[in-house]
Amino acid sequence: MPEGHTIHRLARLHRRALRGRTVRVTSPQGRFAGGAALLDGRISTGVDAYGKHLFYRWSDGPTLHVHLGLYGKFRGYGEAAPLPTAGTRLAMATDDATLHLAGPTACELLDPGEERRLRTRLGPDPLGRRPDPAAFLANLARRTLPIGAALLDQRVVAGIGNVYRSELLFLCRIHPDRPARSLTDTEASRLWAATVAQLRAGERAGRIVTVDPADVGRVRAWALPADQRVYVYKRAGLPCRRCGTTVVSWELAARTISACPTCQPAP
DNA sequence: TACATATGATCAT
DNA sequence: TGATCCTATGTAA
Repeated sequence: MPEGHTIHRLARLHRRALRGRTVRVTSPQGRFAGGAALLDGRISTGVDAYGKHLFYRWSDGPTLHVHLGLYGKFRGYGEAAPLPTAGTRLAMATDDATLHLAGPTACELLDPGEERRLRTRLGPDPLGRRPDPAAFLANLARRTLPIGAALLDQRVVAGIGNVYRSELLFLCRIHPDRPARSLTDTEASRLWAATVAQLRAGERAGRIVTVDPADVGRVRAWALPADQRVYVYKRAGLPCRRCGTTVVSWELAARTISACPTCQPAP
């Protein structure tokens, strides 16, 4: 479930598990054997996240960069120590915790220059240490592509994925097809504010929950089944939770986007 | 058992 | 725009 909220949550958990400890690093699958051997036995100095990227730092030696991509998954922390499977690209273990990584898009070592290049091509991170709404507004003002496509472009804003783009535009009553630069400053500012608020809530809950409890008649909305925790994502053909209009979906930026035709007036 | 699908991103064309 | 990387899960058969 890797949008930005998941990545920041993992950074927090992994920091707690690893920082200050000697870490045994292996690659049961073998594809990261060289990197694992280089890191094995070093002391973790911390873990941090930017957008959907994770950075693991060590008392000395290169930084480990992980990007989960569509399939990548971490297992182990806070659960029973997992058995290494054939697909485990990376295993990190202390005396108290074991983390297994499978299926990542990126699991590699970066020198400082490579990390700098990576970070400079990313837009502002709503969950970053110094959130930068002005940069977000400027990035939108410069683009003619639809806002629904712009939100998936990590150079515009780092950390939003396919679920949040549909949900954020619904919450802000903005039609996905509107050109990014057609948003007023007020709309763009509210979109940024909603992004920060929603990703923070998602990080805290450990899952994407965008519905207002009042709209679903349940105070603990996070406890609802997945398809009831959102307004429009994957709800095409079902009634809008706010107005009852049938939710529609279409392809935008090679992914499926959903929207309510009434709550989000077409341009 | 097989298949469709998935919260991502890059590269070639 | 389409192919590709790669793993897990839910549903159909």
